[in-house]
Amino acid sequence: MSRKSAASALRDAAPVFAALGDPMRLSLVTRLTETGPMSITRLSDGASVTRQAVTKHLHVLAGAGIARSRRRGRESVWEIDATPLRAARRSLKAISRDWEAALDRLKAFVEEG
Amino acid sequence: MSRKSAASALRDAAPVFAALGDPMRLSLVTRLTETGPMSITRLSDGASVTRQAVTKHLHVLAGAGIARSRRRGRESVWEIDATPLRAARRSLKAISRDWEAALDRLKAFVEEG
DNA sequence: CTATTGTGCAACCAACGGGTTGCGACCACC
DNA sequence: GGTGGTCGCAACCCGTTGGTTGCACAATAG
Repeated sequence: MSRKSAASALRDAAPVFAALGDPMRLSLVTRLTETGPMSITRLSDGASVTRQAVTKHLHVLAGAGIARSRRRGRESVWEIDATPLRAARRSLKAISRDWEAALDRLKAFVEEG
Repeated sequence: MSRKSAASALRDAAPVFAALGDPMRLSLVTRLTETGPMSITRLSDGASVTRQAVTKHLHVLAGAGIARSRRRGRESVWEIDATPLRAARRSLKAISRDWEAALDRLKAFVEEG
């Protein structure tokens, strides 16, 4: 199944939005996107919280499919998977489109009065 | 100030993502976008939770700038403001773009080895 | 082999979030 | 003016979450 209904796509988007909703996670995502794959301690160096907190956030991102890790030696390198982000972006686009359509219908209804 | 830095735009996007992160709120947004402005009780009729819960969710959406209410008689009518959604969509686009760029840099680095 | 570095796991804590109930106020309609 | 519908506010409950600390364990460095 390569195509989904708009409703199910939106249901899938909710966890992605929830994952991006935390400022710390959002900053992790931006650092990973701008600088590329990084280890946990490297990511925690700049952060204001513990390494463990960063680890938890990374797992939340992984749960939403936004990030994944791969073990290299003794460190685990994390990188971004942009696929769910693109899907979320499509959902936002669909919402905006529907809203414009609803506005048009409303306008027509008022004018025909 | 019509233009913002990418960083500050992303900071502003976090509350929007957080607001969209809840399935119930996301369904409220879709119902409002598809059907147009609606009162609270009308919105709660389809929902599986109390009117108060719906009210709370609506206020969360309002806090993120996604929804706003206007009093008409004894009922308060809620509608969507798509502006923050478009901003959030631009943020996602920027993230995807940066990630592609990082991938390109990484590829070049590996190949030049 | 030993020391150090990078992680993972578990327990624990405070705060927040989503939900409910109860009640009082307001507006409309007859 | 009473009655029913619509809402807001406040209190309360409890599960989740973001964060910390402590410790054990694997992998590199010396």
